[in-house]
Amino acid sequence: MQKMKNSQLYKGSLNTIIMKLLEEQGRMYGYEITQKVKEITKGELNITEGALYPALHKLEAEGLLDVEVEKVDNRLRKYYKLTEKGTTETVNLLAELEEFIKNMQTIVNPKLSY
Amino acid sequence: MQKMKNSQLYKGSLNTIIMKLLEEQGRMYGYEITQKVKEITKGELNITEGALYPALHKLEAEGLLDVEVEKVDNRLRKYYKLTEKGTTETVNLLAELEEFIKNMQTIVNPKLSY
DNA sequence: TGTTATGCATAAGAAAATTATGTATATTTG
DNA sequence: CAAATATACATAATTTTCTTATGCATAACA
Repeated sequence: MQKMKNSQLYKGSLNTIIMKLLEEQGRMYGYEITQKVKEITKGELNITEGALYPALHKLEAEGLLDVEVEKVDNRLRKYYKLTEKGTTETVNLLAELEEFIKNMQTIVNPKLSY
Repeated sequence: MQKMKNSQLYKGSLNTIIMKLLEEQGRMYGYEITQKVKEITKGELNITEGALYPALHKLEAEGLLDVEVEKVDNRLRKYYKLTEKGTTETVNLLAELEEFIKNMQTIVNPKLSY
């Protein structure tokens, strides 16, 4: 996972991003995820394959994602979707993300209480 | 750096936290930083020494922090403060944090535009 | 007087990412 | 039409960052 301007902050957020997108989109394949993130962040966040594919494999191994392989235009696609367990875990991850953001905002802007 | 509930999201945010606190407080010593963060986040984020001290040493080596050693109550304290270069870098880090939060919120809540 | 708090430090290992490859097909462009 | 780019997956080597586990030392508390 990489950001052109090289912000380290995205470290640790990849799973959350993947799970949230799958929750929203139903199912996606790897390359599609990279493009979607690039689009959403207007090119600011580029997920690298070296980070993405191992992450997808791990989430699958943990039983959080299911895979369906399809051939489109004679090319392979591996569609991922949340399992039931994955859906539950996504709720947790999103709650943690909110807490994280709240805490960071409190640190950065101690005057306001978020 | 650790969060009790084990959120990975804090990975990569330690430097930003350190720099921001130093910008705000003028100067701080290591232990003080861990306590301050614990206080601000109401115990949710506990910075471990194993993460903090190497991070401080690295920031110092990069010329972003200056150190002053003092003895208080017969115990050593190493006070850190931002160098000029460190102050400039802090501006960048905080801008990156804002971008990061904005992007994450867009991913998580695509309906709203933050 | 033993435990907790204060205060620093580092080493071993794990986790997650970057960087660099590799394979293969489809599409675009000069 | 040939070369470059886009699509689509994968993994290995290395680096970065953090956790976990120690270690030393003094002060305060129970």
